[in-house]
Amino acid sequence: MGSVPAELSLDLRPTFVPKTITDFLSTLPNSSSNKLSLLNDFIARLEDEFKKIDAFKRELPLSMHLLNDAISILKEESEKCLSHKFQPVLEEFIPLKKECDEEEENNNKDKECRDKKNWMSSVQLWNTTTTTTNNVYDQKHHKLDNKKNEDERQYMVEDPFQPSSSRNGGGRGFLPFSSYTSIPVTTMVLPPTKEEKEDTAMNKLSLLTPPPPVVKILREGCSSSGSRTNSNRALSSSPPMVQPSLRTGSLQQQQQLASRKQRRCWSPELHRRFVNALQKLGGSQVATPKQIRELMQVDGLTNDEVKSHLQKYRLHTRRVPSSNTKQPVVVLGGLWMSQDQYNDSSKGSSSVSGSPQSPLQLATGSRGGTDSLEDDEDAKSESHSWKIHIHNNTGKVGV
DNA sequence: GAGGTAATAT
DNA sequence: AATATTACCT
Repeated sequence: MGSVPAELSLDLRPTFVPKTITDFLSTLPNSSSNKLSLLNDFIARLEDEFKKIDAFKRELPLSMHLLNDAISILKEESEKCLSHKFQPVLEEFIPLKKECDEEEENNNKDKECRDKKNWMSSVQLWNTTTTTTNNVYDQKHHKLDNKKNEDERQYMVEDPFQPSSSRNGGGRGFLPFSSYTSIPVTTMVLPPTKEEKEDTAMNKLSLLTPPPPVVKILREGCSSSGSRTNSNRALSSSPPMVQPSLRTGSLQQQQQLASRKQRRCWSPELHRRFVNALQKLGGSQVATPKQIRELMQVDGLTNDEVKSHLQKYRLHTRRVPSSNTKQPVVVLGGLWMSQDQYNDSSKGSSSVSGSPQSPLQLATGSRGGTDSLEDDEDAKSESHSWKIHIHNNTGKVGV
């Protein structure tokens, strides 16, 4: 993966033809008929490509540009040929099998052409921003490797369940995925069975820690930024003059990028672990952030983050039981509902040692009505009540 | 340093 | 409005 050659720079003026295209043109035979068909073939391919990318023009503006430019250049050339031959433009789109046009292409096109068939994979393009991030991260955290990947896949799968959290931030739809890993989005469907049967197998959860500010154009999303505190602090000390030429980044963004930590996104899975740990430790009132964090075994998770989450958790659990006037729990919103799934689907077993609780009873629930809440027993109800309970007789949430 | 809580930012 | 981060205190 060489660095992008200057030829690929985005100067798209007609005077500036990407070298590869130039090459392509120069390698064309002089016999005009042959040349024309080659040209047209190429153009057809490019246009084909163009159509496909069009769906993603918002994400791939530059690719669109490049492609567009290439097309016009080639068309120009083609017309020249035509005028020489005095032929009607009939063969504009004759599809010819061509052996190795793409090879001469510039990298960008090359990639796109190759993906013609399963062009969806080009979707990964929008990952590129974070890919770098991941690479950097990879170097740093190579330890967990396989296990980690598993877990990260988990994240990808679970993220969709947490739409509300990213909603304000700027849920760009696919952005969240990109932040996790470069694994193709197609991995989305994965068998819950493994997780279901064994928690211990994949006990170590890891969070990506992408510190480099330059790459973080997409700052919101659910990018799990583990960021050990120090690494982040280190960041803050570094001057904010990162790539001044980055046009997208409003100065504000870059500033905050440098100064403020990325928001930890508590994915359902993460929260599940949290609650799990909480229960093992005897409830939210007695568990300490450090304990919880250690129990959670989530790589990159900081004490502060746990502390913060715990604070919120306590707040919620305090609020919920007291108000049984109305539907107390549901108010707390869609964010936590997904936990339900994890509790019952993934493992009723590991959650609470002895007492399997049916979500249903809690749903209608409402305990005694007093504000009293005990740690040990309540811990369980806490975990249930915190997230909302939709009155589904099936006990499952549809999402 | 760790925990708890309030203030603040997103 | 909710959630996460940071600050401040013990």
